[in-house]
Amino acid sequence: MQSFGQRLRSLRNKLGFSQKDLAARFQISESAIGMYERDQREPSFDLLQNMAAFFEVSVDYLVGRVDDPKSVLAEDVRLFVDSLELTEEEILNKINLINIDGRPLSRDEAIEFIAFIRTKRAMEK
Amino acid sequence: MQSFGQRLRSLRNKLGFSQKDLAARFQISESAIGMYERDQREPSFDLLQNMAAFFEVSVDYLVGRVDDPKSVLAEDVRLFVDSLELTEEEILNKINLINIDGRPLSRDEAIEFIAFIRTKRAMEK
DNA sequence: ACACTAAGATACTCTTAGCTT
DNA sequence: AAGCTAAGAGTATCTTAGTGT
Repeated sequence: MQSFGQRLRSLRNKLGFSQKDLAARFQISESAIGMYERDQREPSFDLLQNMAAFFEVSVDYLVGRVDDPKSVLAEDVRLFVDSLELTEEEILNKINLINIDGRPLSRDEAIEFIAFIRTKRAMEK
Repeated sequence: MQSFGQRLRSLRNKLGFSQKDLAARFQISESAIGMYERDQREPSFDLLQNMAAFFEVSVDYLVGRVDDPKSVLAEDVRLFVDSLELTEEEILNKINLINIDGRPLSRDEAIEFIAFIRTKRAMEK
């Protein structure tokens, strides 16, 4: 599991940015960036969130709470999938987030999926 | 969109904890909790992550970056669902994260889900 | 160029104690 | 009891300037 500083440095290098470049982007000194990367300082929540937005990662990833940029917290996933069951309104709001074979899952497909699992389980009894 | 302080207060009240209770849990003063809740102070990243773990929420939610406790970042969800398509090994690793009707989705059910959607789409053509 | 270090000034955070409701 | 406020001590952070690679 990496630290905030390691994550920041890695994300910065991935963009080919110098500490100076990043400092200019966030309107702070180069030294501050270096301090963050060596885990000698921690930025404000506001700057933390700006960084997450800039690098397009979650704050959980940025602070080193999850290891893989492509992984998500188990709790988050559970809550998301649970939310699919609640109301059609909520499904409509979230449905465009899911892809299978690179194609978004439609509203109807999500509803059918849940029905499919429920039917399967009922038959098993 | 709520602030960190508002999130903290709401999560604490949901557990029926007093500021004193929470202070004892995190080994800090009651006053510090109050300061956080009024957005007059920000805790260290370490404490922030401890809080997220204790309340079982993401740091993104705790700092007010996402609005609904049941929602997650679109990017995270997309990446998660995409990962379901790759290999059976990955499915096995992630499958226990999903619940429907409070019951975990089995490995077979996940495979069937993907096949189900693919079959449906193939028939539509 | 780039990154790190030093040092002073500034600003923030923490606790204790007292106050309010 | 519960939460808020004040104030001082302690600590962290920020920038500039200088050093090293």
